[in-house]
Parts: sequence; C-alpha cells; structure tokens
Amino acid sequence: MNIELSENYSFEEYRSLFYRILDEKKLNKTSERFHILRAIYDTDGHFTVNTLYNKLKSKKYQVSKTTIYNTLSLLESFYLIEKHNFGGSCAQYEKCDTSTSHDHIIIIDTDEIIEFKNEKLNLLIKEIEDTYKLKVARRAFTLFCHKK
Amino acid sequence: MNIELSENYSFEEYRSLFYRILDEKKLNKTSERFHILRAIYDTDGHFTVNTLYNKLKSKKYQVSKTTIYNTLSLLESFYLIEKHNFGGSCAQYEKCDTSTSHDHIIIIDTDEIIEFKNEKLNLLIKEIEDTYKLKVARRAFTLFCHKK
DNA sequence: GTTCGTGCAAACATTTTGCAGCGTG
DNA sequence: CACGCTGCAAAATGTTTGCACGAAC
Repeated sequence: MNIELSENYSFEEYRSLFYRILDEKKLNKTSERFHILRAIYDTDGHFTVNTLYNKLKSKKYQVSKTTIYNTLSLLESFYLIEKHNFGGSCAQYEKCDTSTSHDHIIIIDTDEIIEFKNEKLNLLIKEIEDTYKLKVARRAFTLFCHKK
Repeated sequence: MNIELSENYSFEEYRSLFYRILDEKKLNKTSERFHILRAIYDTDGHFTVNTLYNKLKSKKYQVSKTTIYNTLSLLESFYLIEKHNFGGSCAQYEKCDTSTSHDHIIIIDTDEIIEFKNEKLNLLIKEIEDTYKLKVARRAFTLFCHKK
C-alpha cells in the first residue's frame, strides 16, 4: 500500500489513505471519523480538540469530545497528524504529510506560531543519531522568542 | 548583584542567590521556600511537584502542593529552575545554572532522559535568531528515540 | 500592625474510563 | 448478529483560585 501523501495533497487523497488504513486494520469507517478528518483537512496550522469540536458543531456535524479524542489518537498512530506539547493548557495537533518535517518558533508576545525548516538541523540530528546509536522516532524543536 | 551560579555550585551558593533575589524583590524569606530549594538542590536530574512533595514529607518538612507550585513558579521566574513539557501527564523541572544549557534525548522504551550538549546546535540557533530577527528566550529541543 | 505566604478546600480544565445502546460489516 | 464505536456521565489528574489564619518584617 502506498502510505505517502504528496506535498499538496487533496482531501480525497487524505481521506483515501485513512480509509485504506482503517480497512487494513479492520476498523469501522464511521461517518464521525470522516467528518473529523474533513475538519482537520480544512484547518490551517495548529488545532486543539476544542477547535474541532466547535467547528463540527457549527457545521451541524456534532460529535462528542470522546470521539474526537479517540479519532485523534488513531490518526496520530497512523502518522496522519502530529501532536505537540508546547506547554499551554492543552495539546495542539497539526496535520502532516509524511514527506516533510518542520519545527516551530513561538512568538511569546503574540502566541503566533511560525513553522520553519532547516536542513542543517536535519543533518545535525543524523549526526546525533550516529553518535548515540539511536533511532529518532519523534523530535520536538521549538524556539520561544521575542521579536527583536 | 552577581546573578550567576558557578558550574558546580554548592547549596550555600544556590541558597544565597535565592535569598538575595527575595530580598531585592521584598518577598518573604519563609522556611518553606528554603526547604523546597534544598529538596531541589538534593535532586539529581528531573523532578515534578510530586517528587518534591513526597521527598519533603518523608523528611518531616511537609509543605502543601499549593506552596510547591508557588515556589516553583517563583524559581522559574528567577531562572533558578527550568520547566519542561515533555508530554507526560505533568510538568518536569530541573535546576539550572545560568552558565550552561543542554538539550534532551528521551529513550521511549525506558523513559530514560539523557542530557546532551551540542555546540553546532548553539551556533545554528544563533543563525536562526539572525535570520528571523528574533531573540530566543527559551528553547525546547528534545529527541524521542529508540535504541539501535 | 501591615503585608505577604501558607494550606486547605473548592474550582477548573483537560483527558480518560465505564458502560448502554447503536451502527458497521 | 457480532463486534466496534459513539456519547453520556463520571472519574481521574494536574493545576489554579479564594480565603482565613498565621508568619515575616
């Protein structure tokens, strides 16, 4: 099975991948799961459980928070979203395509989140993997900054 | 006022710095605050609110969790400790001297935390500061790894 | 004596769990 | 029809808040 998403994937592609994973794992393809996936796809940047809950409610596709938590766990385990602990009161998520990775700068004064990529950092992490004989499963690189 | 701690500072040095900051800010020098500071000094590596609560209780210096939360906030604002959100159920803290900084590798299989320093990373962060015209107030760089 | 801090209990917020009933396959 | 999923309510957890009493200065 092709488990990669292209760089600017459509909802159909995202949905199809989710569908095929559910199928393979013999999990139910419920309408709630696809409504949640749609809400995620339509969200730019980071979101929380409440973001999705409110968005779905306002679109008359209300689902319980329990189900949102469940679905987000599933999606995380399938690498269709990423979970971040930036330190606020609740976890933040973002959709991801598996072909790219990026890190975060948080502007403290405004709570703005900037995403950035840095190839030197990727190389550095490879070096660290070799030095310590480790395989990095997930990295968290976040700079909390003030504007100069 | 000298606000730096030397590399292998004694408790007396740590305590004295805390004392002087409290003095300057006209905050009370309560016995609870110094008991908590002692417990932190005596802890190697990372700790949580509960770590300190239990440690103090077992030494017959019981203080309330409210006071521990208060004191940890104070110490964090004075840069005498650092707070981390690694993503577990609660925040982790560690004491710090202001002259050094390091990052973390978490071994997923064992929950072991390895501290490491990398000078290339420090340089890279300086470059990022320049590129984006930012001043980094705090950084979080953590690699979640499996052993190879 | 005034201000500040402590500690209790309650409030709060996020997340997890138990379970009855329903939907998917 | 068997099993998995949803959603409600309750529990669990970590953290914050309000307040009365006591300690620091």
